[in-house]
Formats: sequence, C-alpha cells, structure tokens
Amino acid sequence: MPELPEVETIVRELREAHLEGATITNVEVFWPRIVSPHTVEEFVRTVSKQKIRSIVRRAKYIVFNLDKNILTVHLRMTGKVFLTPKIEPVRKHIHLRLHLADGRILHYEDQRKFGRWTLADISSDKLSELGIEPLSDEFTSPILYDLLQSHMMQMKPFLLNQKFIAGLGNIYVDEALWAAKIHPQSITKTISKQQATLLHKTIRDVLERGIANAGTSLGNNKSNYASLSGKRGGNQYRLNVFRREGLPCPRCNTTIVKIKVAQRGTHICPHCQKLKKK
DNA sequence: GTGCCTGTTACCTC
DNA sequence: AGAGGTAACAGGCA
Repeated sequence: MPELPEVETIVRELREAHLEGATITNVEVFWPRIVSPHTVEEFVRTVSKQKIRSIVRRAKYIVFNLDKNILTVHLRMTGKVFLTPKIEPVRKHIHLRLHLADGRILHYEDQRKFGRWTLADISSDKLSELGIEPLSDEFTSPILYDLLQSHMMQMKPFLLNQKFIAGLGNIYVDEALWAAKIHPQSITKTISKQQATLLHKTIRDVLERGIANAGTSLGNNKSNYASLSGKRGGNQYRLNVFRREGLPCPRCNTTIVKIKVAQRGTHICPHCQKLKKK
C-alpha cells in the first residue's frame, strides 16, 4: 500500500497536526509483534515520556526523532495512522496507540499486521542500509546509470529493491517503467545512458505526481490507503498502466496486459515496452 | 466454501 | 550476486 508518495503525504499531515513538539505520555500495544523485535515492556518504557523532536520520511519509513531515540514506523501493506482528540474504544485492527500530553491519541491500525514500529539505533539500523532517496539531489542520472551498470538483474526487482533506490513499490515502478518505455524484464546492465536518463526523469515524475495528488488509493473500500486525516489520495486517477489491464495504453492504444515478474503482478504496454531479444 | 489475489519485506536455499 | 520459494496476516473476489 504505502509507497514513498503515500508516506510523504502522511508525514506532512503529521507535521501539520503539530505532532512535532508533542510529548508522548503513554503507549499501548495490543499486538506485540508490531513492536518486534522489542518486547512490549521495553518499547513502552523507552517511548513513554519522550518528546517528538521532529518527524521526517526516509524511503517508506515514517521517522519520529524522539529526545533519546529514533522511532521508525513502516506501514507495509495495510498500516494506517490517525489522530483522535480523545480516548476512544479500541476497534478491530488497532494494534498500538500513542497518548499525547495534550490529550490526543495517535492510533495505529493495520489489517494484515505486517507493519512495524521499531526503535532504531543511530549507528546500526535498517535506515542506514537503505539506498538513495529518489527525490534527493544525490539521485542523478549518472548515479542511476552506474547503479544499473553494476548489476545484472531484471529491471523490476532492481527498482523494487530498497538497497539501491529507496521508496519505490509496485505501483510507481510499473508507472516509471511504462513512462520510460522499458520492459520490466530488461536487464539492468543493458540499459543505455539515454534510457537511464529518461528513467531517472520518469521515476521522479511519477513520485512527484503521486505526492501532488496526495497518494494512490486503489479500490474503494477501507482496506486501501488513506492519509492521517482519513482522506483518500487522488493519484489512482492518474495511473497509466497499474491495474489497467485490458484497457488501452494512453500512449498508443494497445491493450495493457498483466504479467508476472519476480513474483509480482506487473502491468505493461506490450507495444511500448518491448523486451530485446538476445 | 475454495482457491487465488493483494500496495511489503525478511529469511531461507540453491 | 541474484533467483525463487515461503512466511508474516486478513480480506476481497470469482
């Protein structure tokens, strides 16, 4: 569910809600695995009484910089956060709550329970193993070309791998590859400089458009993405190939097909995205 | 009901 | 290094 644009939208709303500067008075954990590998006792004891200094996004993580620790939240497939002004009964799928000094409660809801709230160590943690931020100044087309040159693998799993470029998921990878006219099973090392330059631009374009539209909310039920305020994003109306199998390619009218690449559902225009024969 | 699908990632073996 | 399988879960859908 939440990829970079969705997490960015949530982080911006957390800031707008003035969570920076708020003090966490108490923490409730209803599903212990959400704070794995910490014990509930350790997690609650560590997080309680700390002030949230700042909130930032790194890749698909929400990062709470606390007084003494860094708290990272990964929403995985179905994680959501939302604020309520006062205490409310715990609904199904709510697995954790932060109580703030001003009385507000930050809820964590996650139908599939894949998400994680983790206390990161500044020196050795997941964040330091992440690849480059695709919207940062460090992400340039020569850097992308070098990365592609140094690996021999299919483009789709390359772009999904957070160790190389951090923040892309299934939706935005399909969109970026379609926009760059690259077949998801093309091999990284065979991508030309020109293609890499175009892909660099399309990656940024699809992510920036996703953020501008406040994220992608697929389907029409509650298990889909919603931001902090519960609003659905609007980017699903701007997708060109993702979940559009059977519909015409917006560029050439060829019927979009769905294939399987590296075990992931993958959407392509068979005319625009040709796989080069060896 | 059955079986397959899903926006993520970790971990395992080959 | 990289591919492939499985698992963590719950629900939607045909």
